[in-house]
Amino acid sequence: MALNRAEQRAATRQALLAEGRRRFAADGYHHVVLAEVAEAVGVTKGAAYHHFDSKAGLFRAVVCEVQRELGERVASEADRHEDLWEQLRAGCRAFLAAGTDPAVRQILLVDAPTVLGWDEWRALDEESSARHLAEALTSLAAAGIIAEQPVEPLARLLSGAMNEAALWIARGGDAQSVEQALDRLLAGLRTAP
Amino acid sequence: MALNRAEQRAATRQALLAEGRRRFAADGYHHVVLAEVAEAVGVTKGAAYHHFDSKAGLFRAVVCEVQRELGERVASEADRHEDLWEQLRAGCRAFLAAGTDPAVRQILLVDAPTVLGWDEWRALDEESSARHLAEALTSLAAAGIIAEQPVEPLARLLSGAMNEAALWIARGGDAQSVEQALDRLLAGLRTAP
DNA sequence: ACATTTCGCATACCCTAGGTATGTGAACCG
DNA sequence: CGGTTCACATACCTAGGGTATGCGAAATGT
Repeated sequence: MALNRAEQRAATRQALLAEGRRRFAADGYHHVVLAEVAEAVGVTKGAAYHHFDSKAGLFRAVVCEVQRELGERVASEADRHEDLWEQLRAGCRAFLAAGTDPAVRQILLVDAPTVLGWDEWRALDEESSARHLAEALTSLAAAGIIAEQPVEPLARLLSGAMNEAALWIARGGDAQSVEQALDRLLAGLRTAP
Repeated sequence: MALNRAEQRAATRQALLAEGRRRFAADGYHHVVLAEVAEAVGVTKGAAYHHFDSKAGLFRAVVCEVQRELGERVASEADRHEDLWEQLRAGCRAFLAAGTDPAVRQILLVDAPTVLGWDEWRALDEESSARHLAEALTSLAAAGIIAEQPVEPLARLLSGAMNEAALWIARGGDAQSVEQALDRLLAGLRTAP
């Protein structure tokens, strides 16, 4: 298989991303040394800096990838339901389940806010999973299933709740009881039938 | 004012803590250089290592201090009310208000989880503010004001929600609307009267 | 087809900053 | 007043992120 330059470039970049992701997930950002990531892929540190402007740059790329996957997973789980309310619940459960994935846990929930800065992290979050949540809440409010209200603060609250809960589950907390507690919280938002 | 050795030691330690706190809050953990903290206090890096085993050690001490203060602030606000329900609401509002303090924001909410590791951070959190929340919920459940249920998962959810909300407010989100959204969430937990 | 340019990556180097090992002088203690 | 402790300074080590430059093969133009 003769690779032309574009293919070669893409292959190296992908390999660095994959290896970086593995290590960031397993060891945490600060314990990862860039030269070792490169070496494991069969290139040198120079190659890494040819593809990413810094260690944080590689991390950022990994974060985007993981975010995107997470958003898709959540959306696809939600879309398996017709009912708006069940869509919300399914999305939330999918998010919590995703928290057990070490890549999501360590990379997205623990390291990303510090490494990228909270502002940038939030912007990325907004593009993927957080936006879905806000949209779901908007639909529910429009349909009269929950009270009409500003959606953004509520979305932030729920997003934070689930981030924390996902970490708690990943660390050994009982997923069942979290889902139940979350269901109660959400149920409390419903307008009386 | 002639200081004896114990007093001198305490004074230096306090000065390092105070200066560290200022810088950690303003610049974030990674941008703070230990030697500069020491220099600003009028000692050298060696002194810092005489008092703390590492940069993370100084940070840990700062985190404990800030945590303790936060816990006290929340508890004292809550204790100004007789009604259990109002205690919960007051505590939550006090927590959200505290999030505007850069020390709380950057040190506790952004950096602490990564620097100390999520496990240790959670343990510290447990000792201070999180414990108060769990106790409040237990009391409310016992009094029949909210449904009888496992308290820990609910406490984690609410804690996460408020952490995130505090950050959001600190970054410019509207505090009023967050408080309203939180009130709705909490109100949904009440048993029908 | 051959000269020229591009570019993906390697090599070699710099420098910051966390951490350590050891020295020193003043406070303490018998 | 001699010895000990201890708070801190000085000097040094080292890892690792970042940079400057070189090289050889693929791409490109004539």
